[in-house]
Amino acid sequence: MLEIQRIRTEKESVIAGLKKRNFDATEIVESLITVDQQWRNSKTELENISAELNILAKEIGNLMKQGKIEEANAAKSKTSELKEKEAGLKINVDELDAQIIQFLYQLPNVPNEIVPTGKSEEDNINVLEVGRKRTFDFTPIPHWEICKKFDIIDFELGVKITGAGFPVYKGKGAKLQRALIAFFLDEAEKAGYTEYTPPIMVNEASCYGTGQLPDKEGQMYHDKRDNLYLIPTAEVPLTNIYRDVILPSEEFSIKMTGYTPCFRREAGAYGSHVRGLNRLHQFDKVEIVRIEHPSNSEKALEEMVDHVKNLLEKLGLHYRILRLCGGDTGFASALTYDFEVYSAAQEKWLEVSSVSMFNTFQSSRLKLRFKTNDKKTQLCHTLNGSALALPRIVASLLENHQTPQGVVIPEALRKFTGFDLID
RNA sequence: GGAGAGAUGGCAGAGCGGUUGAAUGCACCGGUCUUGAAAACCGGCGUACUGUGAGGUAUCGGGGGUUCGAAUCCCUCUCUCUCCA
Repeated sequence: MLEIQRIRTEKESVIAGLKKRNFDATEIVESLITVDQQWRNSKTELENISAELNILAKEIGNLMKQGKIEEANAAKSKTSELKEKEAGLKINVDELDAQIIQFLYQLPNVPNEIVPTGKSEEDNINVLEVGRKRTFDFTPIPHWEICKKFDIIDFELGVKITGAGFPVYKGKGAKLQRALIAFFLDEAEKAGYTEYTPPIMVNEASCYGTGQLPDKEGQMYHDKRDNLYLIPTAEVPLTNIYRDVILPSEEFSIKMTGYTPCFRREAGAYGSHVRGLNRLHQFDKVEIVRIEHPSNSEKALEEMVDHVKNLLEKLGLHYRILRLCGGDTGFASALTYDFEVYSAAQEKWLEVSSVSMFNTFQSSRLKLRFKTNDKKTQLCHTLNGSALALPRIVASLLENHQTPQGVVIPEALRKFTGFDLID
């Protein structure tokens, strides 16, 4: 969430920045400034009354000690009017407070300077394309047909056990999942990320911390009995490790990675684009998360992008990188790079990774800060990215590495799979 | 699911209605001393909001109540621990 102080002091730049998302923040920002002013006025008044009451209480205490009961009683009668006033003001202040939070929750993050203005994916900027589209001397088939042909992923069986979007991986299909997870984790470790295995259910406070609540309430599986949520991404438990933390110095660079299953209700998603592995309710993902000094976050983002590039290259996949435009950038993100792999059989680009920089948008909710050299506290920057999510990578591997003999496993994966061909 | 215990500053741990934002110890930071370090001694040391500032306010798991006054009493919720099933 944006900080109220920032809205007070940089109103114009916030409004201008949000315009890039095609988001007109004028009304909300103006309301915020008005309500915030009222809040501060009431709060000051309230505090003055509290101060008076505190003084009176101390005086009464002293009088009682000295045995001056009558004087003490006289002083007591003075407090009742003040107390009434205090109670009224407190209600007022609480209401204004709640209003401010409600307004702040509605404001998305201000995009970074280099984010292009735009409404939809058509306005995204293609910043890099590596490799070229593979040509086939036979007709390539989509991954869901490959899965059936080699009996490696069974979608119908998943429907029987759970429902649509919960596939069953089998034989070499299951082994491939395990191999990819191990490969991604090993690569992340080589890049200096510390591996975690976090819980895959989280409490409400954690969901608020990373912004899943209140924005994406309906997208998570929720166990109402215990008020726990199934995580939509490892970003949630990993980032929340640092909720309510003040790092002791300016010298830090926290790099975490973790493999978890991810659960998404995907309410509203339907149609042919959700076919096969393209969109699932449960999938596996290795996530990378970083907590950085504000002066280092842009460099960290670059490193994360390089890391994902390296993974895709080792897997021999043809990909492109998009800098998302304002309208396509996620609510909490200031700058996002999407990685897409071309699927020859489906004749379209598939998003396989999304790497984002959040600036202080998450840390302000998380209360994740560091001590500056002059002993002040300042919010950290957070970043995260998929490195990588499995389903679409599996789809890309199956489709792009298919041959009449079977699907060829990339060299880098073979030591994890133990086989080099799916047939 | 049942029974009990508990939640206080970075940690440990006092306080159980009034000069308590909170003893004490440890940790940490600064200083004295020392060739340097250790020890010893002196001083400092939570967070947040608000105010140009002195300061003010809030905060002892969350919320509510009693009281002139609550870390301390009452209610309630949450969480943790121990034992039993």
